[in-house]
Amino acid sequence: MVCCLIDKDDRSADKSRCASCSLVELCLPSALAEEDLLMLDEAISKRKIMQKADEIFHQGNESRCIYAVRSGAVRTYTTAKNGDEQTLGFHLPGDLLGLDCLDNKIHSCSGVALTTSTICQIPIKDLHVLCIKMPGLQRQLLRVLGDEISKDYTMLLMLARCNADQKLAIFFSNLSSRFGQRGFSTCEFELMMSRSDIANYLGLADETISRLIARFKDKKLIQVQRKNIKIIDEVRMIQIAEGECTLDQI
Amino acid sequence: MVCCLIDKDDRSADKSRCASCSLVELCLPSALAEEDLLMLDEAISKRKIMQKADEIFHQGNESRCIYAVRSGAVRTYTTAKNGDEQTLGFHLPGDLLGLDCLDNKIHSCSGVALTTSTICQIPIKDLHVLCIKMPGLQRQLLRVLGDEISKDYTMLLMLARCNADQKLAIFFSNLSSRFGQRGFSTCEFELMMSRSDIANYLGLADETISRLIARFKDKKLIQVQRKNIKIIDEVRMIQIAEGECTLDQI
DNA sequence: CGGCTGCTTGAAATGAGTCAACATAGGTGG
DNA sequence: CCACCTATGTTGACTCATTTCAAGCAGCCG
Repeated sequence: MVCCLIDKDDRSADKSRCASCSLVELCLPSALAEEDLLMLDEAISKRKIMQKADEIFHQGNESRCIYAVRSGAVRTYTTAKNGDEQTLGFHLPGDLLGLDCLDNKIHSCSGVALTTSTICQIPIKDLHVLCIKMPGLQRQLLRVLGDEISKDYTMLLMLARCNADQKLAIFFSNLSSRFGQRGFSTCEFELMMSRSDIANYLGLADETISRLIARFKDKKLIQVQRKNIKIIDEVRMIQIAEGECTLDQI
Repeated sequence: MVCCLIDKDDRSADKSRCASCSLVELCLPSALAEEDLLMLDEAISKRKIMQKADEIFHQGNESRCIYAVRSGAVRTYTTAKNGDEQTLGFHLPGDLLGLDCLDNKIHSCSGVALTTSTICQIPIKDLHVLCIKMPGLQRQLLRVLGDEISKDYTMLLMLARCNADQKLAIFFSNLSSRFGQRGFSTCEFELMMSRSDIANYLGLADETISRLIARFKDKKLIQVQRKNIKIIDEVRMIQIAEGECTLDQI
């Protein structure tokens, strides 16, 4: 099945299609040969079940595949020379991973499973061959890469300009909307990562996350039961995220 | 001339080739038709001279072109809903801009000339057509996009994990090596941006940059004459950048 | 020459980090 | 099945890096 290669956060896509097939749809206008479609299908069908904490790909290793999350969740991170780690993202079903190394280079980040996950492996050389035959696939690839870059820009802005309150509110809002895009509840969900992962991702200390979550709870923005989060004041949450009001104003 | 489309920071490229033609070289193996080469040449030959503070492209506008800096320097930045701006990068001759929107979408950042600059405009639709004819070009494009993503990851790590000293040291080191790649001196150069631009880029306050530059001068890491910077202790600079020692240890 | 903009410097304020102690949950083994 | 052990998360007190506010300075342009 080709359905794991979707475009995440697809702003223009019909939401109801959910985690499926937009890549294939884009390819259709170019009148794919039957054999090509089979090839795409074949390329995407290689799956692997990973357990929690299993490494999917490793920074510095030669890259032969890109990956798509089919089920479960994945954390990606870069490691600096001095050993510092920075979490780059949390990836849900439908997300593509390892896009930084499409030209047979080297992974510039690592990916690790946060829970038991199914991962599709897509050999880069197959992808190159297919792109030549299928201009639609090539364009979709450029689009996904462009989206990744835009998302990184948003992250840079958040890390550089937002205070801790805003960062956590942005984090919850994003996660909520991404669950929504996948057909899950936007107001109640399970965090698949540790507090420590969140802290690292947002460029904050672990303790700060604990305190902030407590604060959000006090202010009745969320209910918390360990990893279970229930957003009870989405409007305020977004206001905080966008800096329109502060936590102590509430 | 095709020479403005190079790959910046090309780790594997022969440094002496400097700001030229690697894109074309990559295309050659695919036995380009004469007309295709002319088309590439044509696509890249549209130039525009921009004055200081002129806007090259604007966030939110529909994207029809990507851009290459031919001479001068460009600053790119994103603007948040609340008006906050985040500088994403400073671009030197040979750098490509606007890569986030290769699939005829919308610019997710803006670009503005820091000095009088020559900018090549490359229509995206021409690029798509060329990519289909020239697999080498397509791969080079993916490569450049991958490099951009990797670079963004490094920025995220820097913003989230480094203290102010490290950030400035990293900034100087990077700028220095990028000047070097273009055949200029690595140890003496003119800053093309204001202190305020640097501060914004590094996620710091303007005053912090002033103080840090003064501090770097005191510690005899650099000499400063307004915008002229002379790095006099490159070794220490890199040590600071990588967190191997701190400023007050010097 | 005056005024403007960009830069520098000092003093005080503060948001987030650090350190340390404690709590809880989940897993493990007796 | 319970008791312990380790992971992970929470809370408080204190520290400190960086920001903020405010004033002054220098180069530059008309």
